[in-house]
Amino acid sequence: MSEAVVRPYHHGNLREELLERAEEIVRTRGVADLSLRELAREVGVSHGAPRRHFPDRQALLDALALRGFERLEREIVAAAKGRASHTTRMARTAVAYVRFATRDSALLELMFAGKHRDPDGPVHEAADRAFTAMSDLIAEGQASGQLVGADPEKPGMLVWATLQGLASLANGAIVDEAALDGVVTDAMHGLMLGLRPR
Amino acid sequence: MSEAVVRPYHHGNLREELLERAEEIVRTRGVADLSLRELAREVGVSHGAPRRHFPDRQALLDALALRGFERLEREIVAAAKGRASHTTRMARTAVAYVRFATRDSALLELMFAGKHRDPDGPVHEAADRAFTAMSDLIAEGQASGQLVGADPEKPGMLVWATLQGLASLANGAIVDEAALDGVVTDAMHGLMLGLRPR
DNA sequence: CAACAATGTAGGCGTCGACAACAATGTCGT
DNA sequence: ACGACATTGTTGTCGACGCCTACATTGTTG
Repeated sequence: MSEAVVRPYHHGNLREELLERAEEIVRTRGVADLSLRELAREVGVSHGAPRRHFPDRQALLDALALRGFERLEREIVAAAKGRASHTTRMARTAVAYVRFATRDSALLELMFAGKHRDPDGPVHEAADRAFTAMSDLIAEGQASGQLVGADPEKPGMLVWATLQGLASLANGAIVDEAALDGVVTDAMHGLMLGLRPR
Repeated sequence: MSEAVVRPYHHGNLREELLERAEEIVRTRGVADLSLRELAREVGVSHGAPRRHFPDRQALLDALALRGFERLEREIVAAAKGRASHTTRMARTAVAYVRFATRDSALLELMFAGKHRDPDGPVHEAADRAFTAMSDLIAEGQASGQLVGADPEKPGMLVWATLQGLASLANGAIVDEAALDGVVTDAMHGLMLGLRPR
C-alpha cells in the first residue's frame, strides 16, 4: 500500500497543464472564479509554483487570451478555405466566429478585455492575425469583383460589427442555439447582397 | 480645534452613496477592482456596514446593473421622442445607445454579465423595459408604414445586433470617439433603408 | 564536475468577502 | 411616554487569495 505515485520534483509540463485547466475553469465558471492557488492545487503543485511561469494573475490571463486568438485564427482560416463559392465561405466563416463567441464567451470576453494592453505585445499581434484572416477573405471577394470597394477596411468593419452583434444576441439567449447557424447564415447573405456592386 | 464633524451613527443615505461611489469606481477602474471594503472606507463607514444594504458583493453589482438599465431606458426614451422624422429619431436613439455603451462600457458589461440571473428578477425586468423603449420606436415606424413587417421583433433583433456591434467596435478602439456619431448615424440610415418597404 | 539557471516549496503579508456578536438609533403600539 | 422590536452600523474573526522572499531541488552547460 501507500504506493503513492511519486511526482518528480519538476513537473515537466506545468505551464501547459495550468493553461489547459485554467481554460476549462474559465469556460465553466468564468474568469472571476479563476484562482492561481486553486489551479496549483488541482494540478498538484505548491501555491507558489505557477509564479515561475506566470509572474502574476494577469500574465496567466494574457496567455489564455493569446491561445484563444490562435485557436480563433485556426478556426477562421479553416472555414475560409475550400472550393465553395465566396459567399458560402463568408457565411461559413461567420458561423465559425459566432460559434466560437458563444461556446467560449467567457474566453472571448477575456480576449477583448485588455483595453489597455500593449499594442505591440504578443496578444495584440495574435488578435491582428486572427482579424487579418477574416480581412483576407473580404479582400478576395473584392479582388474577384464580388464586393464593392478596394480596401477591405470599410466592409470589414461592417462584417465585424454584424458578427459581434450576432454573437451578443446569441449570448444574451435572445436567439437559441439551434437556430443560430441559420440566423448567422441569413444575415451574412443579406450583408453580402448589400455589399455587392451594382 | 479638533472640531471633528461628528457623523451620526446612522449615515442616513448610505445605500445611495455606496451605489454612486461604486458606479464611479466601475467606470474608472472596472468591475474587478470594486471592493466592498474600500467602498466602505471611502464613504467613511465600517467594513461591515454595506452588508446591511447588500447581502453580498453580487447584490451590489445587481443593484448597479439595475440602475444602469434604468438610466439607459431614460436616455433611450429621451432620444426617441420629439418632432423630428422617424428616421432621425431612430438615428438619435442609436447614437444614444452607442454613447452609453462606450462611455460606460464596464457598466454595460456588468449589466449583461448576469447570464444566469433570475428572469423574473428586477434586473431582468429593467432590461426588458429598456429594450421595450427601443422596440416601441420600431413599432411606431411599422405603424406609420415606414418599416416592413408587423411585429417589431425581427427588425428589433437586427437593430439590436447592429448597435451592439458598433458599440464593440468603438470599445475596441477600432473606431475613434470623434467619428463615432457619424458612423452610427450612417449605419442606422442604411439599415432603415434596407428595412423600408418597396 | 562545478557553477549556474530553471523550477518547485514553504512561509509570511496585506486585502478581500462572508459571517456572527454586539451597540446605537429609529419606529410603533399601547 | 415608554418599552418592545426592527433597522442600521461596529468590531472581530475566518478562510482564501495574490504577491513576495528565502530556500530546496533538479537540469544544463562550459
